[in-house]
Amino acid sequence: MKTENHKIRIKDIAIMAGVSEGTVDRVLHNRGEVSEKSRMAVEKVLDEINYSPNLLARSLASKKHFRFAYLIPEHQPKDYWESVDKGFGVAAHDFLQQNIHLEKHHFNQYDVNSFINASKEILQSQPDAVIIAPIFKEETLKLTQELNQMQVPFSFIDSMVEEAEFLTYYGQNSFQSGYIAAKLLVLTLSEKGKILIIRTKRKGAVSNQTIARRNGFIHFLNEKNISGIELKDVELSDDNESENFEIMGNILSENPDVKAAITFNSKVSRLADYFEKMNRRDIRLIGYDLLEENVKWLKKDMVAYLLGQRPDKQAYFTVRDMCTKLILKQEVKQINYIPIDILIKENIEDYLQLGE
Amino acid sequence: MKTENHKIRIKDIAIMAGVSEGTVDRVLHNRGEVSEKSRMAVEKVLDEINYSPNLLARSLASKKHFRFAYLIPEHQPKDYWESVDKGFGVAAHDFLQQNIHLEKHHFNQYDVNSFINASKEILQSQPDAVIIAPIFKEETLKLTQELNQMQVPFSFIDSMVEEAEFLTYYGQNSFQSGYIAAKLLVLTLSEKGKILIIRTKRKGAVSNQTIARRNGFIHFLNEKNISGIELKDVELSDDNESENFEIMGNILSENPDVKAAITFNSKVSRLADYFEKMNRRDIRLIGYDLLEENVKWLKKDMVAYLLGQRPDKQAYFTVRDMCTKLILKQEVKQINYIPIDILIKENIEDYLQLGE
DNA sequence: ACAGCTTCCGTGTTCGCCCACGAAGGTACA
DNA sequence: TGTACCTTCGTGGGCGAACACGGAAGCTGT
Repeated sequence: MKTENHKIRIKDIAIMAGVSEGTVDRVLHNRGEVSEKSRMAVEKVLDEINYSPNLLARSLASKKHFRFAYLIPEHQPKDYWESVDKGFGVAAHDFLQQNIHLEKHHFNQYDVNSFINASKEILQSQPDAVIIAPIFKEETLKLTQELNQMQVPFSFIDSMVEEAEFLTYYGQNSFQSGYIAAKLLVLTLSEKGKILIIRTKRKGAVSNQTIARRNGFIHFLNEKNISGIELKDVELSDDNESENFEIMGNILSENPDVKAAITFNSKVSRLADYFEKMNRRDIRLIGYDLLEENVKWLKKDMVAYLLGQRPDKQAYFTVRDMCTKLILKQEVKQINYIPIDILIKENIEDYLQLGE
Repeated sequence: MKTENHKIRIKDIAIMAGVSEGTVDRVLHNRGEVSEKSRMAVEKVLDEINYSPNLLARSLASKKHFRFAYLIPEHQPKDYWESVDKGFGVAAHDFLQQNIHLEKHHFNQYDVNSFINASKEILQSQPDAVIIAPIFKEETLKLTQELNQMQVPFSFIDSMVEEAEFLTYYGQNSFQSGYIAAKLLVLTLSEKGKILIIRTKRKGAVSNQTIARRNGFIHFLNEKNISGIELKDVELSDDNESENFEIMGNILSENPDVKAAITFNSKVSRLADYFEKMNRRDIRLIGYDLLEENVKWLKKDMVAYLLGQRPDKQAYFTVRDMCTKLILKQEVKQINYIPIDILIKENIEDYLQLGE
């Protein structure tokens, strides 16, 4: 199919343009010291043929090292941010050969000051690019302004701050996933009844993601004008398990018509645990994020659906796009949503297997 | 975090072991001509450190060209096999720099002889590896026997022939996806009624995939002992649209309690078309494969669910694994199922966007 | 003792690209 | 005319790995 016998090298271009390899190189990277005449000659050849450099040779020869800093919340052993970090780990490994080094910075997501401190660290370390999980909006803006001044490009993951001129954003379409949750839940409820919406009291502010999910959920119900379904909010504490258990017990005895429950954070495993102990397998549960604990309950059929959005991919793709922009100088798509994966007991296994 | 200041090169190993680079190279590729003594010395160093070769340098230097042949059914513009072929296309592009060349061979899936001919072509071309869609079992076995004799490794995609010693298999878990289809359908049917199972008369044999899907579907219903749901088989012709339309019309008027319909091949768009014309949006439709036409109906809410298993990934991963086995000499997993993606109107968009 | 062989191993070249160095040629001014 | 300096551009030495080549030992037989 292909007519090219061999790939065109810099050397070939040099011969065609009647100059030396060095000159072609200078034109390609337009770093001057080339006369108008020979620049034209080289560019003419480049226009005619379709040169694409051998990336292997390039990054082998290039002494240039890129340092990308990334800033995410510090995480407990099995939570959401660990998956994100894992994605960075994979990217670090994959792009190591291309002279990319990732430097991790983290902060406490309940403490603005830790974010500010981490920002300072990053600015001091003078990275070539930065990837930010902008949990704190104002402080993120301060950071990005400094980065702009230093001409350091940056990307967002998880959520975005629209006012800043970011390179890319990868994240969840949280509203949409709430909408889907509602659809799945309503479609599969055979009888009318109550749906519990579980919230967790947290130390810090309520997360944007869970609010958006909740909005999407409510939006579906309003839009479709679903009748006969009543929502009931329940607030649990973050740590007091026995108290929570008691609260849930009371709720269920006061509301015998509870048919389902949803939690917009990633703690659905907790509900599954309570309901199993209470022997209430009839309550349909839907939750978010593929934490090990959640998957366990999905496999046990205590959780009907899990919605996931491969958080590791956010990280990986962001790093990848940073490379294509900085190294290949190609354009990348600015706003990207990771697809919402619908997981049930029957497809979770293969999903987890194919880790890539 | 990392202690290694610089990556270890062959040169470093040579110095540590007190031999020359050439000797290290010979040990690494164990192609002999090394004395026991210096082999031991090198291997001792290799044990202590953790050497991983610079893949860039390797494939840059390597003059070895690999030719992989792949054998799949010839395809019409928008059908299932086109996606598979696209996966090969992407792989061809990605691995070109590693001196991998993909050579396509195809056959008519309704004509055994074309398969036999293509097999001969492949054997003549003496490829370094072969990837086969084993539509015809017996003939595949003949081909693989020859390949075994020639010491040419091979992999299967789409389906597998267990008797052959294949390197990898990537495919769908068709039974499971039928099972899932049943679950989704039954869960979301509020009333009892009939489910139509649509089959298409084809020239050749019935495809293994559709049979397995059907079995999975039936299995769910039996296992869960679902009552009040009745199945009704319908057979349509492959090409006669007007006749099909008439048949469906009759079926629907004879069976007023039809609540849903499923087709185990990828032609659900046809049903959607009929039902829309008949103004029967109430019938819940579920189908397979993300063909453009199917996606269109999903977005229009005429199809409730599409089950997909990224066929392009089968191709891509197979090529990738072939490389890791042949070039990196690392082990690969033999049997791999692409996860079953559950697509609905609300998550299809992001899913298609993130093509990779 | 020497040709002829095998076994073992170091050296040098290559892949395509990057970049430092310095040479060649031109201009300006003492 | 010489020197100082600038622009322009060719050359060569890397990057890390693969592999061909041929040299140095060691062994055999005559």
